[in-house]
Amino acid sequence: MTGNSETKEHNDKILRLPTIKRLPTYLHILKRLKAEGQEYVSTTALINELDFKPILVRKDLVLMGLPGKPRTGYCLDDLIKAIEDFLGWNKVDEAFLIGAGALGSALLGHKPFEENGLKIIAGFDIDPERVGKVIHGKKIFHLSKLKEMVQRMGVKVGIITVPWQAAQEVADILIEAGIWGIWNFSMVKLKTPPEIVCHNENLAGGLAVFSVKLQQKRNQLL
Amino acid sequence: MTGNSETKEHNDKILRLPTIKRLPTYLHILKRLKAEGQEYVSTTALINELDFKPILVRKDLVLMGLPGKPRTGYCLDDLIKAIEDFLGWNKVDEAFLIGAGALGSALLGHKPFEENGLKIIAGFDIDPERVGKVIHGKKIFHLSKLKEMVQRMGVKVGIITVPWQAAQEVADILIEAGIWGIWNFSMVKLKTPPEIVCHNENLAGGLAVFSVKLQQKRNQLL
DNA sequence: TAGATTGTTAATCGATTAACAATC
DNA sequence: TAGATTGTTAATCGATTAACAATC
Repeated sequence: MTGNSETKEHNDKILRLPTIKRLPTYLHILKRLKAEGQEYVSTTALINELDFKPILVRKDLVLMGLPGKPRTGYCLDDLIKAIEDFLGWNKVDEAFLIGAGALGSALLGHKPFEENGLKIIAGFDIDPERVGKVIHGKKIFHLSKLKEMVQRMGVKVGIITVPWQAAQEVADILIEAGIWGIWNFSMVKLKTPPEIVCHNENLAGGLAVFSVKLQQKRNQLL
Repeated sequence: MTGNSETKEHNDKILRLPTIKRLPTYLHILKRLKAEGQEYVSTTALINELDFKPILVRKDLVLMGLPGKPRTGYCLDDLIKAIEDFLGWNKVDEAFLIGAGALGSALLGHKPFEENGLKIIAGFDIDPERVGKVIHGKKIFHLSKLKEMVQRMGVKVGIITVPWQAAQEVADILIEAGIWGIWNFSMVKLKTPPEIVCHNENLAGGLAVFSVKLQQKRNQLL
């Protein structure tokens, strides 16, 4: 009971998406500093490794709700723990990944997921070339087994890396099977009931930004 | 001459990052509609496949600078071309990818890059297990050959997918060799001179957002 | 004409930045 | 004490949304 209300206090804070996206960057630096033997960290120390404005970082850290000491900064261990708790990276979610192509295979072997509480336990595909294989230590099953396995194993998270034509169909299977959350790497907007947590990853957005920057450079040189 | 000034007109428009990130999503739907045989498209038609607000989409499309006809919308072909020009996806940039691990291998085989003007022509690594291999049709060379090959082949783009400890070192080699742009998938901020186009991709940000959403769901159920 | 849609101008909202007080 | 840093409150900036005029 007490545990629950503590958790709630933590999560009642206003979560702003831009802040959440910056937290992993902070966390990475904090862990490096810890490995270097530091005990305390100030925003000024963090900023050395970043290109964010100092006040942005301070505001973000204040949201973590830790007491910082003027002149010394924050206790490094506490800050790391606070960020991990905030992100839920201390709790493990088991996940299935559907679509073992180039992108899917990479995610199957992507260590940061497992290190940060998202444990992919198997993959699914329909290509006979892929079904039965083991990729980065994870077995690939046929899609036809997905529903039954989700239900039997109580898996709550699905990662969709299939071609866009198949994405909605896969989502429907996952939802029918009782999944909680879907991380969608395909290019289509999925139709999902409101109680399902659905996060669309827009990989092409990054390419677009990089392309535009390159083009500006190209035009400068003309 | 005339060609250049045309290009400039195009690029003198204020490029806002949020808009740029949405363009690939529009483009994808537009191409689908074209494949279905449509000739014109209205924002209302686009919105059916999206969860953006109508006015957002209209504003974005207005930035493309095309004349839209009330009641019919935009000419589909013109709109597709305008967005591709805007993104520079009609011009091909050759790229080297450094770091042929799980993520790097996926990017070597990621079709949208090549389809959208970013042609990865080879990979580099230091792991003897990887050097000499061919991954998704692209040969992996030893890192020691990077500088010479960049110079000899005139490659202007580098994609960094090495572990964070090695990222700066790789960036330094690329810059020395005369690269224009770096797309950095590692977790560290690279120190680069201002004339180098450098885009940092924050993959962990997506995981963070998804994790927080999942945690909120978990807390709801408690 | 009526209605759907484009395109523009103004209002709101939210995120970042700045200024400053508090603290060790 | 002086100075570096935290933490808060106010100001600015930019993106989204709303309202409305123009057009076919």
